[in-house]
Amino acid sequence: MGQPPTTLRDIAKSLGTSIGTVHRALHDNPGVSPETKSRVLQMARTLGYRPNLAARYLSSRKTLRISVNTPQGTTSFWDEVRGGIREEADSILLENVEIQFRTGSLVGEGEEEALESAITDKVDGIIIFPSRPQSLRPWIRRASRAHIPVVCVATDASNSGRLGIVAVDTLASGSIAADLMGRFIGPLKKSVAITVFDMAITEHAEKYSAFESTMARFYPNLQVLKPVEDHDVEKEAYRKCRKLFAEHEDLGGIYITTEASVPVLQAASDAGILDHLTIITTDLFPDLVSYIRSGAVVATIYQRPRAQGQMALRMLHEFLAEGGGRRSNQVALAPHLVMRGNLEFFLRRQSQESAKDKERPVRNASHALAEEFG
Amino acid sequence: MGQPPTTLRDIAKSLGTSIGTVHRALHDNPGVSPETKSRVLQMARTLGYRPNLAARYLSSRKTLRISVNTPQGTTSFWDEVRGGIREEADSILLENVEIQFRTGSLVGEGEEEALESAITDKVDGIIIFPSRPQSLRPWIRRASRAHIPVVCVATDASNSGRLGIVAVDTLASGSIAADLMGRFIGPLKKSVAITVFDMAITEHAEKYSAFESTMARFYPNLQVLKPVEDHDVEKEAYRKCRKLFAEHEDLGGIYITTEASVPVLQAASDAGILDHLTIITTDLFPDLVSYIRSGAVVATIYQRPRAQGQMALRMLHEFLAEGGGRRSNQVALAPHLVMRGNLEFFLRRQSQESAKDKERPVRNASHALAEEFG
DNA sequence: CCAAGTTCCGTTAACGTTTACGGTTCCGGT
DNA sequence: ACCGGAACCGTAAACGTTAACGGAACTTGG
Repeated sequence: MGQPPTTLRDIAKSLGTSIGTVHRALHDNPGVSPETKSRVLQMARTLGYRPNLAARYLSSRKTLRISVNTPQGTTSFWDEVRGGIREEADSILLENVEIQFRTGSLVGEGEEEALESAITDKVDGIIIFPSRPQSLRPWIRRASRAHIPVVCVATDASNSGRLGIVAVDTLASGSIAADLMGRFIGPLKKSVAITVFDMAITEHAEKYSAFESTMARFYPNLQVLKPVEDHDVEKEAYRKCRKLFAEHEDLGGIYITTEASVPVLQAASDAGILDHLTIITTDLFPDLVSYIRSGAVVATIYQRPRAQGQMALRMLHEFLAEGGGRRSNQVALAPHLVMRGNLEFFLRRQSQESAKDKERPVRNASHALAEEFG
Repeated sequence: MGQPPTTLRDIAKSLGTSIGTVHRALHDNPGVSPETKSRVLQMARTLGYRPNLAARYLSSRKTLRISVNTPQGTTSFWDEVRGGIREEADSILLENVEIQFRTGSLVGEGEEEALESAITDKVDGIIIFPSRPQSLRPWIRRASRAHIPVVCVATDASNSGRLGIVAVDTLASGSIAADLMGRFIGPLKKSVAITVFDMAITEHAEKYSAFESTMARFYPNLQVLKPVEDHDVEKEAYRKCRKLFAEHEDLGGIYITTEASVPVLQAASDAGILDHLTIITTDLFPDLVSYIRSGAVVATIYQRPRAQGQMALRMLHEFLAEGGGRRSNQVALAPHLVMRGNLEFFLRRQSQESAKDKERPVRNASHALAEEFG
């Protein structure tokens, strides 16, 4: 039920050459003539050669160095992403992964420098949050040319040569938010709002579009206003929302897709409409808990940062280990829905996981780099 | 930044003995005196020895044989569980896992025989759905005594010596169902119903309890009736629900936790109250789709069978590979919520995944056993 | 025509573990 | 005293890959 897998020796023998030559050919190392090389490649293909990773690791003993370039952020989102990455790194059987965290203190600040540092440091792979895809794109492209695979988390940098992307499905997020809000508000004729980081970011535009189209399709009584862009700046969010609330007296609900949800809630509270609004937020962090408990926030769309981190590292490691990777490089996670009812479940889980993060042994010598970026 | 890991040779040298003795001691193989054994174990501990899995696998080329004992089922649920297991098996770097499917044709039929077969076949690990925990418990205990780890999926067989359990969190499922239903129905005074497989099964009792307590806490206007037990028998479900609908004219909604949701929907339709009921179902399969699209089913709690399969195999493999396993053996997944809005996302994903299952190469020689159980 | 490269290729020693085999002791029975 | 056999232990060959070394053939410059 499956003959023994073909080895380098098999290829060498059936070609009348040596194991060293085969190895050089398969890794296009210098020292092998073009014709032998093609013969080796051909034979490897027909014999269905697949490298034995155990032997490779045992022999070369080199550890994969992976740089994780993410911002500190204003919530625990990125802490959880990093926790997921570390957890996944620990569970890799071959203990050959070393994670280097290049954590920037502010979103968008120092991203390019950190990425450059990773490239010049010749890491084997990079996980990055490209908060400004357009400015990062040339750097990612440069990494790809240096044969350093780059995996994006949370936001895509399309057309940059990046290896893959792990993010929450924007369509699923926006649509369920709309569907829930529509059901909650009921058949009244109202307007509903949405806040986004910036419509220039594909993901945010997609979320808006999904929200809007689902609303139009199932709840024509609700009219979606044009999005509020807050750039995760708390003051901006507060100011724009106060204005919005003042201008639209018929506002029935608001879907907050950004991290800066507390300022929006504060604005609603200050405007005296917190209890009249159906509010759906994004992600789950301590400041939100009391709003959910009290019912002011009816639901929050949890983007599963830990799962995003895990999948990103898995994708990268699989690519590096196999030298190619055969799976899809586009992971779209389904978001979780958190409400009053199941809130405790998620809180318990979060605290368990962050406890595990802290007690984690330093097996993989993953340590924050001395330098801080941003 | 981390000295080289200690090897068998290190232990042997610092003890003035040989590598073979150390190996025998660590695996309590015969041929080593009790005192040397304890000295070796002691030294291994102080040096912090951890076996090099790559070397182990390379040397002893033995493949792990894992038996997957699940029913065929009446929906695609178990197909997806099996798909997740195979997918995870394929993504294991060391390609040393062979999956044996012992699929029973009916739930609960032939489970014991299948488990016995796996044990006498001396597989290295077992993944099982214990539909009737009490009757399976002695068999699981027997497997444990034979040092065969057993992982339960979907339902726990507690106190049986099983290695671990992967299931959807019952509290999160029941609570979110209650919370949603409460919001959807609104402030009217109504009664709500729930169908379960059998209250004797812990998970189902827990789901009911979570549903009931969340409802009582947040929506005191809604009274939860005592559960309908249908044992996944379609006729039973239909009959009992018709009776329920006739007896409770003030019924506002029903939460169907079992696979037999279509008969319940049919009963509601035949009773002419399909449109007046807030219906929440469980899982996602073709027969449900049209009900969700039409809005008759407002939401369904998706138990992520694929993820359950993946996690179960991961847990088992980690245990087998490490010879111990250091992670928690209790995985409680958060269910996904599927509504009209995000339905298409899940359908697309399901079809992608089942397509991948079909085109899967037979790398791991995972084949259905000739014998069929049940 | 020889020294000095260059280009290609074969050989071999690792990597850490498992496993089979051989070699000591030491003991009880003839 | 000798043999048989435990009981304990050391040795060495695998497993498949990598990487360093060395050698052969062939080119070049003096």
